[in-house]
This record gives sequence, structure tokens and C-alpha cells, in this order.
Amino acid sequence: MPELPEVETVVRDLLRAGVVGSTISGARNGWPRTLQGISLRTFRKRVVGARILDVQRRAKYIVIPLTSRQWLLIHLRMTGRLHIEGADQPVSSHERAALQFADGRELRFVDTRKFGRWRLVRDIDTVLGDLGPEPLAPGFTAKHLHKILQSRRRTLKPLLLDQHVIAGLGNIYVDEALWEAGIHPCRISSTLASADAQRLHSAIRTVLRRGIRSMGTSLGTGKGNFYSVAGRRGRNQDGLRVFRRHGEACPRCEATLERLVVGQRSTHICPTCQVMRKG
DNA sequence: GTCTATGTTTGCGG
DNA sequence: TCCGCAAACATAGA
Repeated sequence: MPELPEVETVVRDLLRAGVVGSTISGARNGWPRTLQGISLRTFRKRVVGARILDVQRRAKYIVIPLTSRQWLLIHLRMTGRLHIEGADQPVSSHERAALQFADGRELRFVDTRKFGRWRLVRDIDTVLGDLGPEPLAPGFTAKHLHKILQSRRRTLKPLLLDQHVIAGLGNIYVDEALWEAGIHPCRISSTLASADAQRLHSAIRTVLRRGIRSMGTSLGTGKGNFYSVAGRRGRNQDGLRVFRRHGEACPRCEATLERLVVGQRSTHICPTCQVMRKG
């Protein structure tokens, strides 16, 4: 579901929809736990009258700075979706939270599985402070990645999924990146050579950029799939090389792709391109 | 109808 | 520190 490219797509769509500058006039909350650590009553008191200053992304968080020095942080988790709609449009039965704007539009959060969260904070670091580096940031170099990998002795895939280590990767893009780099997900991070780290670094950036360019990965058509603002589907599913393609031929060597479980996550590899060496 | 798996994150126990 | 497991939930598919 929403990993870095999907969240980036939502952020861009929100900016394109023109939410920046909107004044908040009210709020709804259909599922109390969605508004993490705050009652609707308090939430309303703090946001009504505030204006949206920007929409940004950090890791898989949507970061919305408001006037009055507050931040609204939205995490889509598995099934969260955001929509900008007129107040007169019918409300989904799965709507968990919404902001009403003075111009008659609303920012609506629809989340079937109810894992998504909205947080309203004055100090952004209480939520974002412990996240690892952004893999697409200019300062994130292959050398930097190699250092991270060397500093831990952990199975590679769970390490790459750990948001404290690198921020923004999820199951889909990790599998794609490891295939792209030709590295087995069960390798121990500290055993990767500098050349491995360089290939992995390049692969991570390649698959993330491709995901953003394709406006995200929307597998299937069910309620659990990724849709951006206005219900737009991504098309990165057509660009996936291995994820959920077990049984098909590897695009590089024609071997049959396999599915295995690593760190309790379904994992997709080419057994020929991604061999276990040391570790 | 039943059972299993699911893209995320957090927290617990070993 | 690290890992495995369960939970937070609803739905799709076998």
C-alpha cells in the first residue's frame, strides 16, 4: 500500500487540488482512534480558524503545517485515502476523519481498515524525530548507505523495512530494489561489500523514482488498494519486476521467480539473480 | 459459510 | 540489540 512513492503522489495531488491557504472551519471524526491522542472536541478547538500553510512528505507521513504553529501529521498505514470534496458530496461510510474548509470543500480521510492515524502536534520531532534518512535526499549517498548497513548485523530486508534506519520503503519497493540490485533479502547487512551497497543505493532510488513517476502502485481493484486524491489509480503495478510475480519468468534471466517469507513478510525474488553468498 | 493472507506500525517478551 | 509474534482492523480470495 502506501509507501514513499504513493504518499508522495498523494501530497502532490493535494497541492494540485489547491488546499494550501484553506482556512479550517470544522472537523469530523468517525473513528475515535484515528485522531491519535486527542479528542474531537480538543482537536476542533485547536484547528478551527487555522490555515493550511503547505503539504509536505516525510517518510510515509503527510506533513501539513498550520498557522498557530501546529502540524497535522497523517499516516495512511494500509488503506487510508484522502479526498478533497465539496461539503455537499455524500460521505463514505468508511470516513474516519475530515477537515471542513471555509470555502465549502472538505479534506476527507477514508480508511476501511482503520489503521491510519491523524496526529496534531506542536513539536514535529515527537513523531518524526526518530526516522531514518530520506532515500531520495541529495545527502543520502551510497557511502552513507554502506555505513548504515555495516553498523548493524541484521537480515537485510527487515533492516530496509525499518523506518528508523531508512524512511519510506515498504514491502513492494524493497523487493523491487533488491531484485534490481541482485541481492538476496536474507543477506546479513554487515556483509555487504561497498559495491553491493552502491548497487543497492542506486536500485532503491531507481525504483522509488519510477514509482513516483508512475504515481504509485495500485494492485487489484479492492478496497485495500492504493488510490490517490480523487480516486486516481497509479500505474506502477505495470512496472513491477518481481513483486507478486512468483511463477513468472525473471525479466532479466528468465528463471522462474519465487515467493518466500522473510521476517514474516512475503518476499519475491529471482533465485538466479539473487543468490545468498556470505552471511 | 470458513479459513487464510494482507501492502504498516507498535509494543511485548525472550 | 535483535527477533518473533500479536495486535490494531476489514476485506478478498481460496
